[in-house]
Formats: sequence, structure tokens, C-alpha cells
Amino acid sequence: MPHDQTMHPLEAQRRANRDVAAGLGANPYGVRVDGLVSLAEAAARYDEGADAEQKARGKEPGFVDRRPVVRVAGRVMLLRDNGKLLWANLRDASGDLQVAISQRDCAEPGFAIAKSIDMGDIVVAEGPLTKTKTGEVTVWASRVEMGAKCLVPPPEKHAGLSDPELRYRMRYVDMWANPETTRVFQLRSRIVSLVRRVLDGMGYMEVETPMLQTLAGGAAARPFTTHMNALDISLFMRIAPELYLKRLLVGGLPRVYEINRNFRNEGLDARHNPEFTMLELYHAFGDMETVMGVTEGLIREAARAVAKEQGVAAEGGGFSLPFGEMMIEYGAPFARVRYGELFKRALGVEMGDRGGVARLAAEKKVKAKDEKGVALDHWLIVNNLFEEFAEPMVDPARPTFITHYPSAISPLTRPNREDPTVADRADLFIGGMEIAPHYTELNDPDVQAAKFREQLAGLDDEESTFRTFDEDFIMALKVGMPPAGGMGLGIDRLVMLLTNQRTIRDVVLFPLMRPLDAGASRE
RNA sequence: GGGAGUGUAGCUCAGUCGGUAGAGCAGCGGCCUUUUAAGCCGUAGGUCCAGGGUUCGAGUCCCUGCGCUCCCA
Repeated sequence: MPHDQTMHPLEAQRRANRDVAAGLGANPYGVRVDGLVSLAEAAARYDEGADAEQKARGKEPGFVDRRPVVRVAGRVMLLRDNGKLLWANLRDASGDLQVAISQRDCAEPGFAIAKSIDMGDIVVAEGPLTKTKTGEVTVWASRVEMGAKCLVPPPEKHAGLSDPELRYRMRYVDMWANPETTRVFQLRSRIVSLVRRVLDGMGYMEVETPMLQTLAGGAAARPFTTHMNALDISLFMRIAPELYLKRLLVGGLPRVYEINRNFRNEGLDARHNPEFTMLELYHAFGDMETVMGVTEGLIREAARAVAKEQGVAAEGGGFSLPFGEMMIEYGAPFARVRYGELFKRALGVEMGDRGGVARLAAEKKVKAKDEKGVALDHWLIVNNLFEEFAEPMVDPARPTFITHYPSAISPLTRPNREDPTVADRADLFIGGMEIAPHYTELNDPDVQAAKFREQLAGLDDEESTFRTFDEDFIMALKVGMPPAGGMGLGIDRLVMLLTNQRTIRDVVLFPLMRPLDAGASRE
């Protein structure tokens, strides 16, 4: 809320309640607390025997209470004030736990402070673990302190915070109002560290290459531009790390990878955020097949870890994880199908059959001319037909590599040794999403230079401002890059699949949102 | 870019045929020492996304714009 507006009454009330706590000597913004345990850990420490003993003999003279005492902190999610006994349900990143604050048993000013608590406040409580009549593990507070006052009214306590816009804009509320959100990001973190661990174990070295680049190469995408004052030059946010990672192969590193952000100045939708995380990996003296094996192993291990986390049996053979309506099988070997085969199966015509393809394009009303009415190249029509009719034939519940794309539509990829009309390129599809492309990398500097020039020739003025011939990269190839296999894995999409989230915004902590005041400042 | 939906209290949502702006939760006052969405009594809270139009009268109908969601390209 802007500062120049009058304060919302609900905030004013919370400020008043904060003053009450302060008046009792409590610091509404807390102090350091040592010896805290998570709520899950606290609940796990409950001792049935000690609790029973205390309940049976607690009033006997000289009785020693053996119940474990814990110190916990959490956000107040529910509050039931029975007058001289309050019940508060706390939440932290590990879970929820009930705390009882009784006037009889809680040292002052703890009880008085508790009476001033609002839902959403962070409180610290200490006391023995017991079970209530109804069998719920509860911290029976002997001390209560403030952790932090919450001045903003929290979401409704059952329906919660469901407005997607509010969830993304106020992720810091979403995370505790919807524990599922926190769980997804905990899983994301585990998946990414597992990927690193597996690759490191295989002898790959993690590197960091420039995100600010003078040329935005390595992919076909529109970059963000920025300006460097000291050198007075334009810089681009990278669209891919590829050309730098390959320079490292030239430098002699045999196996490298980078997991980091790329930036593409394009649209926003369920699968695209302007900044997204990619794993790119290169393997000297390998090829497309080498890195396909790496990807398959990585994804299976990550899926296995998630399955275990969720209590799905994932030992031994097949196992699967849900994604929307389907169950995706990760345990079995991934399927492989050649582009040309899939094309023929779907359309009944060989992709090289120019007459047949032209006829099909007309029949199926597939785009065969560009905006200016000029007939498209045969292979572009083939690809349009492929994307519309062949790709959907891939079983989304079975991870599938589509291999051997036509060379004509894979300009930067090395042609296949046996059949140069197809390229050594394989795209992995899971759940209907393109997850990872694999290549046998081009390392002939003359061929690479020719392909750069060919690409640049086809560009309009706007595109050619940021897609310039990368002389230094050609220089690197002239020095000599070993043959290599390369792979790129979309981490956000992988996390979407493994955590069963429908949009990329649900796996990116702070997805880009239109600024709230943009309406006034835009033309 | 196209289509559909949607925008009402802090949150989640109703609002009939165009006729005084509603509920639950949250809040405030009161009662309450084993509650579980605690309960009971009382009470307060609104730029109905914005602007224009039709009408005696618009949250509701029409137009324009903006935001958000979903589907398609």
C-alpha cells in the first residue's frame, strides 16, 4: 500500500496489538533464539511413555517430569482463544504443530503476550510435549515470546490464498499460506543439487560463463539488451551459454556443464518465463548418443529421488510420477524414434517426397507460404506437418527421443555420418513438452562460418542488429575443438514434470509480473 | 495476435427480472482452561477495476480501456 494513503483499519488494529505486546516488555520483532527445533522435529520428539507417566503421576509430590521440552517458532495459522487457555497452530517450512498457552502454566508475560497475538504473527514458544484428549501432539507452553509481528491481514484460514496473481506477487505469503508451494521449491532445490552431484560424479566440471555478452549467440532467440557505461557499449543478456562452453572444450576441458539463467526477450505463457534455468553440457570425444545417455540417467535419478520423497516405490524396475491426468513412466528405458519414421507413420509419405509433401500440405491446410505469400522451402513445410501431425503421436507418458532431424532445419548441427540429409540431433519429449535437445556438435570452422553467414543472410534488419558473426568463436574452432556431444536440459520444465506443476510460474520463485503501476507510465 | 471467462469487504465468494450492497472467515467488544475451521452474544467494515452511455433508477444492460485466468496461434 502506498505510504501516502490512509492506513487500512485492519493494519491499524494490528499496530495497536503490537503496541500492547511491546507494553508488556515483549520485543515485537524478536531477538535471537538459540536451540530452536523445527516443528516436524519437535513433533518427532514426543515421548509417549513420559507423557503417560506425567498424566498419571504428575500431582505426586517429588514427581520428576520427563517429557521432552522443545523450543519452537512458527507463524500462527489458527488461533482459538478459550479465555484462560489459548490454542495456536504454528507453521514453519517443516510442517504444522499445535501449541497450548495456559494461564496456569505459562510464565508471564508470555500469557499476556499470547493474548495480543494475531494470526500471521511469528511466535516463539517453549514447553514440554504432550498429547491432548484427542491425541494431538502439542507443545504445552511454559514461555511465549514474539518472533515478528505481522501487520498485514493474512489470507482466509481455510480457503487460503488462491488468486494466482496474488500468489506470485506475494510469494512470501503464498509460501506459508499454501505449504504445497514451499514443498515444490524444496523439491526443486533437491533436484538441482542431485543433478550437480550426479554430473560431478561422472567427471563433469561445473563452470560459469558470461551472462552479459557482446554478441548473443548459441540459439535463435531475441535477447534483452543493456548498456555498459564504462565502455559505452551495448551488451546482451545471454540467450545461451553454448559458444562459451565450446570455447572451454577448445581450451582443453573434457567435460563441462553450466546450470544457470538464460534470458529471452519473448512472450510469457505457461511454459515460458523471460529468464529460465538451463543445464548445458558438453562432452569431448562424445556425440549425440553419449549425451542422450547422460540425460536419460539424470532424469531417471531425479525422478527416482522425487518418487522416494513421495513414498512411491522406485526401487528396481519401472516407476512413474503423475503429471496432470497421466502417469509418466521414468523407470523404463526412454523410447527412441527417428524423425523420418515418425513422419511417415503419421502422414504416410516419405519426408523426402517433394510431390507427396506438397500435396499433403494442401490437403491438411498446413502453412506453406510465408507472410509475403512466397512458397516455403520443402523442409519447412515438412517440419510444419511434423509438428502438427507427427509430434502429437509421441506418447506423452513415455519419455521419447525424436532423433535425426532433417539437416535442412538443423543448420547448426553436424550431419549424420551415414546419411548427411539428416542431422545428429535428438530432442527429448516428456509429457508433451520439449525438455532437452542433444547434438553431435559441429567443429569444422569453415562449415561453422558458412552456416553463420547463411543464417545471417536470412535475417531482417531488426534481427541482424543483435545477431552478428561471431569471429572469435570461429577463431576458437580454428584452434581446434575436439568432436563433442552437447545437451541442453530445461530445468524449469523438468521440475514442472517431476513436481506435477502445470505452469512454469509454479516452479519459478518470483516469476516476472507486470508492474502494478505500469498502466499510468506506458503510452 | 485470436477466442472464451473473470474483476464486488483484508481473504474466499454470493448478488435473481435493472429497484436500499450480502455471506463465511478475518477484525472489534463481551463470556469461556483440552480446542481442532472451537463455540455463544453483540458490532464495525465497500472507489462493486476505470471511464463513458442507456434509464426515473445500473454491481446488474451497452460501448471503450485496463488487469488477471484459461484455450488457440
